[in-house]
Amino acid sequence: MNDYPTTTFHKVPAQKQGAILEAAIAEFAAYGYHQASINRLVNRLGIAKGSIFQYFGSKQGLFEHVFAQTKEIVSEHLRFIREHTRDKDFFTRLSTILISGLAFVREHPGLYRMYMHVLRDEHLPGRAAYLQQVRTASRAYLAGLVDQGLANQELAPDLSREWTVLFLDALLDRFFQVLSDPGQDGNSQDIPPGTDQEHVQSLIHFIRKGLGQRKS
Amino acid sequence: MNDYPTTTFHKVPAQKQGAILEAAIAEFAAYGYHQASINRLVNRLGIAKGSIFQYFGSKQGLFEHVFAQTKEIVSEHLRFIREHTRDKDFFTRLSTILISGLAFVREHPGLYRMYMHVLRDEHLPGRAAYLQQVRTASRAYLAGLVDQGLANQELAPDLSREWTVLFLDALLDRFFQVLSDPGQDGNSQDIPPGTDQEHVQSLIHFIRKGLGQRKS
DNA sequence: GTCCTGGATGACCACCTGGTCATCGCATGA
DNA sequence: TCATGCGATGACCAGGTGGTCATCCAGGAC
Repeated sequence: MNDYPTTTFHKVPAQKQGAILEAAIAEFAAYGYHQASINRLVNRLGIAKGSIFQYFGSKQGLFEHVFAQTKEIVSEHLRFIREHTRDKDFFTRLSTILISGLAFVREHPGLYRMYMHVLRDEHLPGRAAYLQQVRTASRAYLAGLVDQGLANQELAPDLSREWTVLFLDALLDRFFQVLSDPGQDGNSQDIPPGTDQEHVQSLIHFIRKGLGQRKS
Repeated sequence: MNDYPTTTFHKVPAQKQGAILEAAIAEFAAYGYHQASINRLVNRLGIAKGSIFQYFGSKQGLFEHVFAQTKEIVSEHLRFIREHTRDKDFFTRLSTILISGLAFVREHPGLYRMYMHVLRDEHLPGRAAYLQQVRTASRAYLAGLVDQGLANQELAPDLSREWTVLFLDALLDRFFQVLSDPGQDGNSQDIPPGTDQEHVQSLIHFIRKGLGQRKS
């Protein structure tokens, strides 16, 4: 059933394969699934429209391939971070995640934006499957962190595990969003100046201590 | 220049005006601006396509009218909350905002979803203007809250005002999103059971105290 | 040199979109 | 009873979409 991409596609030069993948990511990232245009894509690439359908069968087939490819990249990055912070404490790990995550979304901005669209576009064909994969990769990741933090008594057990994960997810999500392309995005004017390190410290501090006044 | 809606529209029965507004909100809420279809809208309403253009000139004109109308409803709600909590402390006010905000998004789910689309769709024609209005209504609102909390020394001045507002905005945003239509949304499976009151308490507690272990 | 074949090609298709406008029904006023 | 004109109407338009497929061409086999 799922016989795409065809063998024909695997025979084209790796360079052209890469160019197609890259352009497709850019197209989906810029416009989301529905507004993305195959015509625009092939014009930018300078190849025939028929080729895309020869390779991937349909627009959705193209998207599936692009998604699967990028999932590998992201998974590898997450695995790398996990390996390199396994024995650190909760907030150190979180800090590392933030710093390297920031570098990652800046290095792969299109990829990041494409995932945002998957998360938000409720009319994406086959959305449930994609969503589950993204969730598995990101939220389960946070859940593992939180569990370890609770087990090591680095976190106060005031909150349920689920809320903790949800709040962290919300904060990291927005944090990356705001810092990934500071420019003409809607949320960008009001971030204070400072280095990434300082920004991360602000977020970590908030997560650790909250906003409340502490009696002194 | 901005002569829409036409006088013709103001002459149609209020009931029909209401039906059009309601259906348009539902359409934009369900599909976002670009995927929203005038054909679908007029079929659902049982009126002629020409009428919509007679009244509003264009799709964008229709959207502008819908947005302006709903802005009134939202502004009034915010004003109401502000009046009724003016002399309370920061966390009490925040709690009230959360409880009544929850009721509001459940009472006007379409309206809430439409605003989400405005916030996220970067290809929305005239987006900057809409964005500024939404921001003014929501983020400036939070900024006022935070300023008062800092002035009254209810909040620890560890963080910059900007980060505080941003973090709060991110948390409230996700909180409403997750609790507004618990069901088949992507983020819904993992909310713990409990009443709204309990959920609000969880969020307030997190915002006040953070996650860190407190020495005892 | 002559086949043969895999695959690149782009004209073409049905469908849908936002938008237009000639037509006509109806309510009003004389 | 007729004339007027407002506004509801939907057939129609140009343009864009995802998708198809007859055509053609380059390169290998003999």
